[in-house]
Amino acid sequence: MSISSRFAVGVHILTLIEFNKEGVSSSEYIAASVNTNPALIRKIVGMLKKAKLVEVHPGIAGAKLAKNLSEITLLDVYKAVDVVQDNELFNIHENSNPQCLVGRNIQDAIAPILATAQLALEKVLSGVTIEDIVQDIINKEEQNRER
Amino acid sequence: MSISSRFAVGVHILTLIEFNKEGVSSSEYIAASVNTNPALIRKIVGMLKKAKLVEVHPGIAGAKLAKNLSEITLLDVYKAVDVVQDNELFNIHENSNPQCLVGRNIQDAIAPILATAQLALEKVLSGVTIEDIVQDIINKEEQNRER
DNA sequence: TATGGTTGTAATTAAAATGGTTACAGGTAA
DNA sequence: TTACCTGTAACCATTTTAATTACAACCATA
Ligand code: FES
Ligand code: FES
Repeated sequence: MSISSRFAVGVHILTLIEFNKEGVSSSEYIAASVNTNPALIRKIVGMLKKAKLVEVHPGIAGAKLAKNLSEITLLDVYKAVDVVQDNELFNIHENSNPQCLVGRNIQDAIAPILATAQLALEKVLSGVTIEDIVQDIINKEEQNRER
Repeated sequence: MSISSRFAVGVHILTLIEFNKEGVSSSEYIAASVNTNPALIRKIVGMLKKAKLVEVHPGIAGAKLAKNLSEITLLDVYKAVDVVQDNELFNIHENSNPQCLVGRNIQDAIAPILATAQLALEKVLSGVTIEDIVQDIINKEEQNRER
């Protein structure tokens, strides 16, 4: 399996809010851009809000970034949108037979390794900020314009 | 989402074959141990076979390791059992709006980052072999016996 | 205060992935 | 021949996921 697209959409949303910082980023506006349903956007924005990455208020249109661009890492988003619950990226086979030497120990044997692997992944995400993404998009757009 | 339990079961199977190397590791035997269905085991063993990690032959009972214990890494298993197809651990939001500055660039902006993250995860897995797991289980079992 | 527009959220539906199961063809060995 | 095994395809049940609908709560303003 693969990691929920909520993560990509989350990054997406934050980046869009930045580019549209002079305007009003309502759920409808964002939805049109992301090409999906406003309610879905509100759901994800709600998660970002709970993680204190954006500010939104009931009844008032528009979401704003709650932190500086350079202070929001992809790991923040990753955790905010709950791609993995209970921090368990890997599924461990649950019902192994306790009668069996391997069965009763395999879980404890691989768990720390998987945790380490997961941590390595998260560390990479923590090294990239939304600012990097924004800058990257600006660069890409310029390159396209030159052609 | 989280990574298929096939990965854990794969490690499971290889480890069990090692511990049972004097005996015959038929799909039924393994299934009883892993606590699941023989057909499911055959399916996963088939994947391990395709990756040249085990040797099995139609009609002949039992699977054997095709390589030395220390030459089988968890990454080998990870790839063998196809936890991620097309090497895409992350889902990128597909339908973003090309009319939008962010939409038409976001994908290319985050893809390399995600690839890097994925690579970091895989690197950890490549540093652990089945031999490590086997040894770990022996140690754990001894510790339990001491109590 | 009435109105129009917005967020927040619960409930529902639809689609996809996963794990598990059954069934059987084809192979091996005694 | 017989008994047993692997390899697969087909199928089903369950769970997840995304998407959608619907509506209550809220705010700003005329
Ligand atoms: S229960 Fe997994 S090998 Fe015994
Ligand atoms: S922000 Fe994703 S399509 Fe514009």
